[in-house]
Amino acid sequence: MLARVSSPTPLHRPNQRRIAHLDMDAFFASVELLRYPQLKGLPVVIGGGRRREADVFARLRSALPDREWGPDTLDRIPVDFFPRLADYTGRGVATTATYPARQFGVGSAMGLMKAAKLCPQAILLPVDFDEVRRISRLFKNTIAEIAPVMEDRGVDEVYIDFTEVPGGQREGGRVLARLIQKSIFQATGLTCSIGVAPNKLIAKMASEFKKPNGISVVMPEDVQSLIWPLPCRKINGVGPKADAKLQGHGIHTIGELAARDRGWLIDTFGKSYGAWLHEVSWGRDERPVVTESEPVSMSRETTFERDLHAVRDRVELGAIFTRLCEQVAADLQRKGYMGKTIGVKLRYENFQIVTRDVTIEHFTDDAATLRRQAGLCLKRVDLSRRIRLLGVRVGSLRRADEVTTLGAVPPSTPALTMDQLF
DNA sequence: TCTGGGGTCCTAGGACCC
DNA sequence: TCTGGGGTCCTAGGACCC
Repeated sequence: MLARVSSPTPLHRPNQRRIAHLDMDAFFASVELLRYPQLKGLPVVIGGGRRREADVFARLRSALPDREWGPDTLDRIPVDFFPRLADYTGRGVATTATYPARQFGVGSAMGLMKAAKLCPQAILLPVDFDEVRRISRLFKNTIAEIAPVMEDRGVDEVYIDFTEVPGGQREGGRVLARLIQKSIFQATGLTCSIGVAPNKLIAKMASEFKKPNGISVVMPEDVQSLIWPLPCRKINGVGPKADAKLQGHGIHTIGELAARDRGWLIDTFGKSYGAWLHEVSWGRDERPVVTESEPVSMSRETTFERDLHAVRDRVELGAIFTRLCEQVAADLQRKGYMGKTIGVKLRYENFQIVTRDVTIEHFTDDAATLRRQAGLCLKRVDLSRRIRLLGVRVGSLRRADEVTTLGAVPPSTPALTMDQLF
């Protein structure tokens, strides 16, 4: 005999969505401090571009006699041998500053000449990209072993979905965050800050609450008390322009933003951005943690040591242009992509940016083809003005193994000469 | 004291097709 | 003679992020 089925009683409550945002503390600088622990506690700034690498290396190399020099003796280089911000001349910006340097007001993206005014005695080191990438892989692998649903947001940042991870709900995620923080420290010797919240938006803000080496947990019921007092600029997606416009309307905090009528926001900021502002001000964000994504474009660009002129500096500019095309082609080939939209980017001395691009019939990853098409794009911009930056970009990417099944790349025609270009 | 390099996404107009 | 929409692709610029 069959019993009538009663309404099902769930054995488990569904897990609450718990999303973590993690970022490494002063990452580029911390990577250098692993090698040069004698700099701990001192103001250190990372930046200044690749051109300095050899110089800095030679200077540090001279600190120790040959027989004492080695990977294990770098911590014996006297602090006096390290280059100082005061000695820097050039157009670089700071990539990272250690916390002692931040005390002086030095921050990332700040021009180094300005930083030198604030803290001339700070030590200035170039970025070691290979080492940064190595440590980046190391900390991400460490996380992925514990919590596999992880989204890459750059060398020093990730989102992690705690929701279905065993133990991910305990103390709102704090227990798992502690485990990850400890594991990363064991694997790399570096600290990070973590925010755990109901979604990516809040998690990102929460990871900034306690820095360095902090953990912040925001529960759904705490969103308004913790988020509404913050300035709008703290929202990931509100930049300087939007913030200025908000301020112009007397909106300074996220709470003040939330108090505005949705329709008014849409009328003032546009259909898409206005509606989005309304949603985020109420702490709403349903974006998933995305574990895989395909690149949309690849590019290389360079700022010259001095502004160049298309006619007067034709040879130099041509060589740089060719090199950029070769670099993009090499990047495409190495990563296994081809593209069919090829473009150039120029920044004039007044900082105005112009771009030109063209879409060709076939996908390519060939340097000569890029050089030819980008060269045609260059002919469409004003080359009478002095140029500060030149860039080459390839978009509309497809994986190379998919392209080759669609059809072969046509044979390349001869490239234009420098004289034809400039 | 001017402000790097690598990206993503959005908007908006025009061409072109149905 | 005047007047359609929708959809997609292309191009240029701009905001924003790490």
